[in-house]
Parts: sequence; C-alpha cells; structure tokens
Amino acid sequence: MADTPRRITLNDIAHACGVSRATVSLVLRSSPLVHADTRERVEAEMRRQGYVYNRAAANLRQRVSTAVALVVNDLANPFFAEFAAGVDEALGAKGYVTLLGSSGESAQRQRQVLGSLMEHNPAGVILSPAEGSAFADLETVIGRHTPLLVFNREVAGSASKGFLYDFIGLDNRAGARAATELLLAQGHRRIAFYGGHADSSSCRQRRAGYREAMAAAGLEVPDAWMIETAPTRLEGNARAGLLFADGATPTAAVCYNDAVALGLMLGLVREGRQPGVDFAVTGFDDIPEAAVGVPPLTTISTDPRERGRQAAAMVVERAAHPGMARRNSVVPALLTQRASTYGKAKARR
Amino acid sequence: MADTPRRITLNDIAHACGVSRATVSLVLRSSPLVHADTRERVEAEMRRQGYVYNRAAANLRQRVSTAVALVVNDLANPFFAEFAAGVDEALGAKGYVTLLGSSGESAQRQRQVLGSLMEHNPAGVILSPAEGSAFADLETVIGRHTPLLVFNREVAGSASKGFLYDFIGLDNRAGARAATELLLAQGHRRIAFYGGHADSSSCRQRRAGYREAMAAAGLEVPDAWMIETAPTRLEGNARAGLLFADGATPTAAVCYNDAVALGLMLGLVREGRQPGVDFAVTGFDDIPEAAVGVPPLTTISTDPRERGRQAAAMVVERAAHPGMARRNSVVPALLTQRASTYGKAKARR
DNA sequence: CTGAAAGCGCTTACAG
DNA sequence: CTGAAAGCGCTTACAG
Repeated sequence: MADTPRRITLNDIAHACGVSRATVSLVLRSSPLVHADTRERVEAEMRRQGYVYNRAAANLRQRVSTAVALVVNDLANPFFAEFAAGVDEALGAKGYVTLLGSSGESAQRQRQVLGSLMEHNPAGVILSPAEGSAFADLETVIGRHTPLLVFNREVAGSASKGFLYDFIGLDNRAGARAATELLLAQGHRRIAFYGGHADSSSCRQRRAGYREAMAAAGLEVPDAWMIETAPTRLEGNARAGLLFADGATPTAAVCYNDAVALGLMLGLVREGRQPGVDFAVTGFDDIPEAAVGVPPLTTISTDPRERGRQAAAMVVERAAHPGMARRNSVVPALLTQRASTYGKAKARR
Repeated sequence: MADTPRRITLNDIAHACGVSRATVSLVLRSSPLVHADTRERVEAEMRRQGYVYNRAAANLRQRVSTAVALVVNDLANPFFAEFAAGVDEALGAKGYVTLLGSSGESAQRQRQVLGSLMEHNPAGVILSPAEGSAFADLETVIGRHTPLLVFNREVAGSASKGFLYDFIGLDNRAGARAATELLLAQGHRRIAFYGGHADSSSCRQRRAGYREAMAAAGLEVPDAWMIETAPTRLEGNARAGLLFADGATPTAAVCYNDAVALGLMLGLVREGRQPGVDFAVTGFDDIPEAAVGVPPLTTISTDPRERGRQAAAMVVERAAHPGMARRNSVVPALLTQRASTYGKAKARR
C-alpha cells in the first residue's frame, strides 16, 4: 500500500511456471493446443498471483475494440435512464463494456464528450443527439470508421455521401394520432396539445399526428390549444392555467410526454378540474410512474429499455458487418389505456 | 465502406510530414520543444487526414488509466440515475471516462460485471453495492491495486487487513431522527415508521434514528407501528391500510424513502385520510417528484447528484495518492420541510 | 505441444 | 529542435 506494486502480467506468470508467455496466452484463450497439465499449472499460478487480464493491451494488438460509447442527453430523465439500462444490459451480455457520456442537451458539450470517448477507440457509438446537433459536427468527431447509431431524434442537416448511420426512432406521429383518436372516440371535441418544445423533432412529429387526427375528424385547432413547455413535470404543472385562459376551454389534452402529463394532472386539481373525471389527459413514454399516477395515465408505450437492447444489438452487428445495408427502424408506439381518459358520457360537467 | 480502411496513426502523420513520430507525439502533447512551423505543419496534416488519438495505446505505454468503473444497482432508479449523472459529469470534467455497469441488486451479477470492467484497467472503482455483497468477493475481483469507493450501503463482512476503500454514505440515522423530531415538535405523538426492508443497512439505520427520537421524547413504539414494505411506490401504496388496523392508530408516519411516502399518500386518501391535513408524512431522498407531490412532501435531502460528484472527486484523488489516509464520509441529510407535515393545532379531526 | 520474434499505437530517455 | 531505439502487455504466425 505504501507504494503501488506493479500489476501482474503474462510475463510474471510465464516466468513463475517456466513456460513462454505465448503458452500462457494460449491458456487464457482456452486453446486446445496446450497440454492439460501445463494449463492446470498456469491457471493455478494465475489465481495465486491474482492475475487480471489486460484487455486494453490485447485489443491494441488485435486491432479490435470491446467498448461501445453511449451518449445521452440526460441520465436523470427516466426515459434515458431506462434506455441506458437496456443498452448496458445487452452490451454486457455480448462481452462489451459501456463508455458513458452525457451531453446535457448541449451540442457543444456533446462534441467534447464524443471526442473524448472516440479516443478510447469504441467499436461503435450510440447517440441520442442533443437538440441542435448537426451532421457536420458529428462526422468530423466520429469519423467514417466507427459505426454510429442515432436514437430517438433526428440530426439536423443531412449526412454527407458515404457517411452511413443506423437509426432507431419512435413512431411519434402514429403515437400521438392514436392518443388523439382515442379521445375523439370517447366523445371529446375540444382537445389541446400540451407541452414540449415546438422546435424539437419529436415534438413536431407528435404535433403532426395530433393535427392529422383532428383534421380527419373535421375539427379546427385554435392556436391557444397548442401550448409549449419545457418537457418536464415542473413546467407541465406550472402552465396548466394556460388551458383555461381562453373562452373555448378544452376537455382533454394530448401531452408531449408523461412528465408533462403527470405535472399537468396536479395542475388541473389546482385549477378545479379532476383528471380522469372532467378532464382527460394522455401522455407519451409509459415511464414507471405513469401506471401509479392519480389517476393512472393513459399513454403511449415506447419501452425505452427494450429500445436500448435493440440499439446495442444493432450497433454490435454493424461493427461486425460494416458492409450491411443501412437500417432505419421506426418503432410502433402502442396505446396503453388507463383511467386518465374517459368517455364523455361519464363526464360530470 | 466496402472494407474497413485502416485507422490513421501517428506514423501516417509523421510520414506525410517527413518528421519522426516522436516529433508528432510532442506536438500532440503540446510540448514547447517543437518548432512553431513544424507544429503548424503537423497539425494541419492531422486535420487533413482526420487523425484521432489512440488513448488506449498511450495509456498502455504510460502505465496509466483514464477510465473509472461505475457500478450501480439499477440505473432506472432515480436516486442512482442522479448519482450516475453526477459521477459522469465530474469524471468528464477531469478528463476521465466512465465505464458503466449495473448489478441489478444481484451479488453474482455484480461480480461478473466488476470482473469484466477490471479487465479494462480502470484507475478506480465506484460501487454502490448490491444487497448481500461481501468483502470476500470484492477483494478477489477488484484486487489491491485499484482504489475502491463504496457508496450508500455498507458491504457485509469486514475487509481484510490491507484492503482499504473509501466510503460515502448518508447519515441515515440523523436524517430519520430529524424527521421524527419535526413531527414531535409539531405535536404528533403517535408516529409510525413506514416502509423499507428491515434487513437492509439503510433501513436499520433510519429505524434507529426514529427510535432514538421517540425514546428521547419518552414515547413507546408498538410493534404495529413498524411496517415493512418493498421500497417502492407501489408497495407504499398497497400497505397503507396496515397503519389503521389497530386501535392506537398513528397520526403521522416517517417513511423509509420518498417512493414509499408518495405511494402512502395515495393510499391514505383511499383510507379516508388527507395527507398534510389530518395525517403527516415524511420521506427520504428528496427525489424530483417530492416537491411536486400533492401535497409537496417533507423529506430528507441527500442530493444524489452532488454525492456522485463527490464520489468521482474522491476516487480520482485516491488514484493519484494511494498512500492517503482512508476516507469515511457520512453526509449530513438535511430536512426539507413542505406541506405534507403540519402542526397538530391545524388538524381538523 | 512450446518458444523466439515481430508488432499493435503510442511515449520516453538518450543522442545528436 | 529532431531522430533512432526500446518498451507498455498482449497475440500471432512461424519454427521446432
């Protein structure tokens, strides 16, 4: 403890056993070439000395990598936390290790983080892009030799010819359309779209799905029903009053995501409405809290943990087969109906 | 794209510039030894060829590491997600990269994950131990050359002589005592301790703090007031009825954590009580949801993100100074008073 | 079945 | 100010 003792290496083991380090290397990789007795002796010596394999050195020699970089906007957001958990789980099962980074929604920070991770020579990159990140940046920092998987949001600009990346996204438009159609089927007519930053690609797509459903039902959407908020519970709560500022007050809201919806439900109580009884709310994501809200929240399930597993599988496969055709996976988002929506027949006011 | 082009190396740059690779290396490390013109030429060539530094190779040569392993129970738990975000943020700022792993509360999985991460030769390990993990395991897999920082929970058994590790924990006992004392000061006398697994170290400590405060006030605690649940919102909700099964029903509950407390508040409504009006509730952790609950939850703030930053700083410092004395940091847990607790004078029944 | 030698991409004394 | 050489801990043909 006084001074750091040198780490045990292959050489130490080989020396102690009186064999060459090539032999020890073969034992490590369980080659059938080495005699059972020799193997036994070498393995015993490794245990005795507490040898630990230096995979970085092996990877350098073999020109391979067993790490994958994962960059998300914000780990503290349950959606990304679930996604990261899924990525890590699936990568671990395949013998890869996860290099974590987070951008905090800043394109500049994302560049730095990616740059730092790239120096560790990952076999691939899984990126949930910060708002405002553009291909021009990504290409220079990631280069053309490392497979990139983009998750959840589209990247601004267009990739230059020859820069290929895979994509996993949610069917935001279809999800929001399904939520809106449920409310329409339940008899609601004055339906708002509540929350999200209008300039994010996911919010644009969800709004488009909502508008589609409204248009198909022949309904107009006053501007006052399109309410922008930060995509957080706090903001969803704070701006609830905006729904009732005007004359034509809605009886239902399709929310940008669950965080906003859960915040809104609290805000509704403050405004004298009872969610699930005289005001209907839908969310998006199906985070764990959605099922235990008061009332439980009707939402669109996107299963972020499963998306994480899928992303990990895709990037590992791509690393093994660089020539494979580009994949663009838009995952259907499923409606999960709970008590926060109700038929207007039940309405008490 | 058809076949993977070789990665650009120092050699390529040196060759193209007609200098030795030692010179290029010096440029990389911004040594003042190299002539400004040469530096310029080399840097231009790097940009031109899209060179990316191979830090793994450099680390191997220098016998250093710029990675830290982080193993948590469950990333999807907001408490650990915040912690991980703090760790990653602070490590990134110091030029380290985070190697992520999760144990899913299984000691066996934890062993595997740690083993795999150790092969990447981290400069240190930050571990929030799975329940049931013991020193015997940790020592063999982590070895004595890599600094270990244990967070949040104590590890079973005792470390063998010479195996040193740092510790950051929360002052569970003082936190629970403070919560109980607040309720006492507000005039409550029949106070239950609600939730948690009695055999986890954090629950034991919190219960001890609660008992201390009750004893100091000369109050008895019937067994029926010590209620065990899984530490989740769902269970906190489901078992609310147990508080009112007996004759001497409490008017307040100190809860094991926020998840349980938020669940309990919903359950109270079902039982015909109004949290913050005729029943007082306290939590532990101050997760983001606590502040926006109905009513907002009085709780003990532990600031997991700041704990993460602190853990990162400590492990990096330890890696630089192996001889430093062992650190055992028990973080004061601060009472944050909100509307879920109230003076009995205000009570309506 | 085992050993000697070269090399992965970098850095570091040591000469010049 | 720059170059030649050795070495980090491993693997991989190639001989024997």
